Amino acid sequence: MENKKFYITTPIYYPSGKFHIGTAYATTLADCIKRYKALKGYDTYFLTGLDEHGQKIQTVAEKRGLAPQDHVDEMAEACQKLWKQMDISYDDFIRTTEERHEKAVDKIVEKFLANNDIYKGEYEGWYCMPCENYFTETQLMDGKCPDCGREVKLMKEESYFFNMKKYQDWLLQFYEENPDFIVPESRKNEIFNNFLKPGLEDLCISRTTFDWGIKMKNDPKHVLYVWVDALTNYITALGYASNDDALFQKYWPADLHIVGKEIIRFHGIYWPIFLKALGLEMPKKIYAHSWLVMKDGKMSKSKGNVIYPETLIERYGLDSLKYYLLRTMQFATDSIFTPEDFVDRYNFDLCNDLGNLLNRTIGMINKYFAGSVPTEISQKNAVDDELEEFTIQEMNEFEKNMEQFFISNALSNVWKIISRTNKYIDETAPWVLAKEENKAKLESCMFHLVETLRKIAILLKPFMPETAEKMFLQLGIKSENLKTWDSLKSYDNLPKDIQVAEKGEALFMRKDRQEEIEYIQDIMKK
RNA sequence: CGCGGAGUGGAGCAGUUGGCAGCUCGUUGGGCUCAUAACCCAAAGGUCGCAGGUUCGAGUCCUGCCCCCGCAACCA
Repeated sequence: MENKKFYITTPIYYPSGKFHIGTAYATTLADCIKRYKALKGYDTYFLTGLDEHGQKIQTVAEKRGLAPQDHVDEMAEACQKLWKQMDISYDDFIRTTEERHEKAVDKIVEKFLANNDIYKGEYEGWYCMPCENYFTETQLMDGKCPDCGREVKLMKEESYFFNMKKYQDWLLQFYEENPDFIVPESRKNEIFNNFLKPGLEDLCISRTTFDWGIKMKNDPKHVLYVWVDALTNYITALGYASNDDALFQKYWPADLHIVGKEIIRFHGIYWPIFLKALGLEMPKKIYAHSWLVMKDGKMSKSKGNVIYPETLIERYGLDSLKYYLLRTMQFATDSIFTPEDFVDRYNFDLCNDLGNLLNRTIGMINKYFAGSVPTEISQKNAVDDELEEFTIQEMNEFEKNMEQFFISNALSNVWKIISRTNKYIDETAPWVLAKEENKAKLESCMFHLVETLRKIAILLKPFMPETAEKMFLQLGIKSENLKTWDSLKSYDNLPKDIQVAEKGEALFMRKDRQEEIEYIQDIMKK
């Protein structure tokens, strides 16, 4: 039987500068959801990549004294290196400067032209000569260029437009029939009320003022401007409009587009309309994630409050960063990064709760059973039942939360199990059982600890793959069958010969709070 | 009257369909010793921004106001 498929994408990021922790979050989020679906047996496909064209790239490259292509090549390499360092399990990495993309975009534009979706018109806007950039009335700062503060001129230029109006009624209807197309709902309301309801304006899709982009074949002095080029990556990467569209046939429509809240408009309006114009199926869902911001607002170099993922990974390990991001970020609202919060999460959640639980368990099994996990339980007690029931209940909640992408809440379900297990150790007081030589109870206790930790490790796989593996290793769990989603259901499938690690190794080492806070504050300034 | 959010114990946040205000950290007191000075228990601490209203009952619904943030069409 064929497994159900799950196609998930991140935005293609704009490589005008180094990627900060926000970009890492979006990608980690997508990776986590992909791994969760894979754990549940889906046939997954995960796409990420770069949006490499446009005015700004051209400008940045010039400033660096590089050709645009050399600049983006460098950025693409750095980006892939970062995702590798972060163990991001993407299946494909699309770059909009790749031939496979450009060729497919040509075909797409041809179709738009043939279908009369595109027409030639005039774009009018406020133009800043030094910045070589257009701005809308509302973007101007005191009537001047928002970037450099100089005078702007009202200018017109020949442009191609996409006829959005034509599809407006269809899109309204689509939203009525698919109210959950965009989550969270607040983000849907934002674009629905502001753009769709008042009536769409046609979209300018080409420029003649710069040339770092895909040239329009029918009129080569025009290059495509942003959205037709960028949004279509989700299908061109699958081979749409190419000689081999097997992946497209298999995986389209996308099951989930992860996007930042700042680009939801483009994904919620233009993208469905492009697809409709091409006669293609709509994606199933778009999740507009919120932002990780700083105490004094958005991250920016001028404020000196930027965090780069590499610096945190080097000091705290990859999984600490992943855990922090996935735990802290809320479904629908922005979250604030503070060094205090990061260090506290690290010390309390990872070291004290999780790491220590594993460590004390391994220690006791070595001490009381020479490392061999008791699996033949002769006596099950009320406390054991309570732990089992609690774990099952939280696993159910976990699943509910994950299905709605309430990632942070799902993690909190796992931590409830961890806390409950720590409490269970106190309730059973194995050191007393050992003194009393109450072997039956002691066996049951050790078994339940290992079994619960095994389940915790499985649940953590999508969030912290490395840590989950370390846990399995220390617990002596080798068989892949004991690491599956299905194996969560049963409580009696541990084989007899399980031997835990002779010496438990700390998953996360506790660190000095003040020292670490200062360290992070320091790297923010750099 | 542009649109969408947020305002909950010292801090950061949960509170999906209205039903005795929760969580983590911090504080205070206690317990335990298997463990990474970790773990467990208990207590103190909130008129849920303000003012009205609906209801047997509202943090949760309605109205007005205050304050904060984001978006406002081609900027990823």
